[in-house]
This record gives sequence, C-alpha cells and structure tokens, in this order.
Amino acid sequence: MMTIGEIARSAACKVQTIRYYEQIGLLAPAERSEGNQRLFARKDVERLLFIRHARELGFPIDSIRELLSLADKPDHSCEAADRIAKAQLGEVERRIDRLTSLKAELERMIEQCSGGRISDCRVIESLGDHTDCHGDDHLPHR
Amino acid sequence: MMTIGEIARSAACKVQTIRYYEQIGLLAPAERSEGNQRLFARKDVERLLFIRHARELGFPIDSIRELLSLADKPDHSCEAADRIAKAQLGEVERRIDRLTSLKAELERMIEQCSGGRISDCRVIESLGDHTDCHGDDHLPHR
DNA sequence: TGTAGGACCTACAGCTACTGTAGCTTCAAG
DNA sequence: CTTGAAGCTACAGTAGCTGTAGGTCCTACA
Repeated sequence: MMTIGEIARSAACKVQTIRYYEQIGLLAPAERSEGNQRLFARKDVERLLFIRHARELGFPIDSIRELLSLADKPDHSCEAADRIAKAQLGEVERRIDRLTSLKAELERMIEQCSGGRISDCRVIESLGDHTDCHGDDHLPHR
Repeated sequence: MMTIGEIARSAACKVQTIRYYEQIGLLAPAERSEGNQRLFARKDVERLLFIRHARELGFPIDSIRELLSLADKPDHSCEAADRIAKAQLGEVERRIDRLTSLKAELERMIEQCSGGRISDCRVIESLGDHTDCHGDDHLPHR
C-alpha cells in the first residue's frame, strides 16, 4: 500500500487532485490507516494513470467516468468507448480548426503593424472592427 | 442612447456579460436613466465590439485591459500592442501543436479499435498506459 | 387607466477542473 | 523527544462567464 504522496508521484499528479477525484467519485474512497491517512493499492495507481492519461487527451471528467465504467465491463461491446473517443477526436479537430483561423487573423494583424504610433497601429485597429476578418468562424453575427 | 438589451444585440453578446464587464472594470460604469437602467452611447458599443473581438481571438481579459488602455493613447508607440498580439499568437500556436499531437494519438487509438469487446478494446487499453504514446507532450514523466 | 409581459435591476450560485491556503494532526528520522 | 515533512479537512480562488431568484420598470394594448 502507498500513501497519497507516493501515488501522486507515480501518476505525476498533485496530492490535492487525487483527493478531488475521490471527492467527485472518480476514485473510490481510499482505505485509511490507523492514523486516518489514505492508503492506495496497485490498482488505484492504474486507475489514476488511466484518468490522468484521459485528461491529458482532453477527455472531460464525465467522459472519463463513462470510460472507467466501460473498462470494468470486459465483455461488453466497445462501441460506446469508440463513440466517446470519436466524439473527443471531433472536439479536438474543431478546436484545431478554430485556432488555425484565429492564428491566421493574428498573423495578419501583426504583419500589417508598421511599428509606428498607436493611432496607426493595425493591431489596435483590427480589434476595433470586424471588416478585416477573413475566416469568419468567430464572427458574432451572421 | 441605447439600453443594455440593444447594445447586447449590436455586439452579439449577452446582457449579463456586459454587466460583468462593467463589474470587472472593462467597461466604465454606464450612465443610468431615471428608472436606474443603464444607458449606452455609440462609443460604448465600439468599446464592447473591441472587447468581444479580442475575446474571440482568445486574448485574456488582462491583455484586453492593456490593449484598451493602449488604444486610448494614440501617440504612444504600438510596440506594446504588438508584443501582446505576438504573445497571443505564440499561445495559439502552442495550443495548435498540442492539439495536433492529441489528435494523432486519438486517431491511433480509434484506428486500432477492432469493434469487438471491451477486453480487446484498444481505446480503453491505450488509456490505461502510456507506452503507446508517440507524441509525448502530454506525458507526465520523462 | 389598468394590466400584462417583456426587459431591466441586484445579488448570488454554479460551471470546469483543479489549485492554493489555513489550521490542525500524524509520521518518521535523528 | 523533538522537529519537520507529509497528511488531514474545509474552504476560497482561478477564468470568464452563465443562470437564477426575487424584485422593479417600461410600454403597448384594451
């Protein structure tokens, strides 16, 4: 059995984060020592690594909750797991698309800036209106 | 003069968001009508549009605060504005890089999933350990 | 002139996923 | 036996809003 500090080190995760996961039910309430300190077993480390890896891949907590409950049912079809992963992939792709068009607009703004006075600055000016936006995925209207 | 609902429509922004911007000092306290309702002028719309556009480009509130104060000093050099925009561009680029490697890992996971049972599922399995990660920008250790 | 209902007001809770802090207890090394 | 690290609980704070409750104000229609 390991202490919370040890499991935190093995999963490269903060101690508070582990307590938080326990609190929101992502980890089962840990066993306690006589002095009321949490004790973790090997399988807890694995579960925590699973959670951390999924978080690093951007899965929201609720999806991880679902994935964990699927992981506990080896005989079920993995269709649901596949669906969750594909949804996450879609989300990541949407974010990349959006960021790519933001990048383009930022580059345009910066490129046009002549380095002179604020009153001539394209950065400030472009922020003030939308008519220069090419990629329009961040336009409020339309 | 316009009401908060009108300015909200012109900037495609929620009423509460405008009140929030006022509260955090991004917008000056609005004038009030006799019945204590906020009244906005043309320049408030412009300021709000500036803020919204910057937010849509991902600038954090604090950067916007700085940009707004720069916008009020037409004679200053636009060096600072340029620096802020470049920092934001760098941030966007870092996010794209990160998301791109997450996308690759998600695609790998999904591709390897044979559509069978959970016990054979690559999605669940890859989440359980890190040894398959190629892009390692999300690795906790190493 | 009365009233219905929409828009407005304040104040505060809630969202995500943690992270930090205060004030205390427990543990392990010297 | 002491000291300092590590653990404990409980709660506040982060970013940037968004939603809700409970009230007031405004305007159009009967």
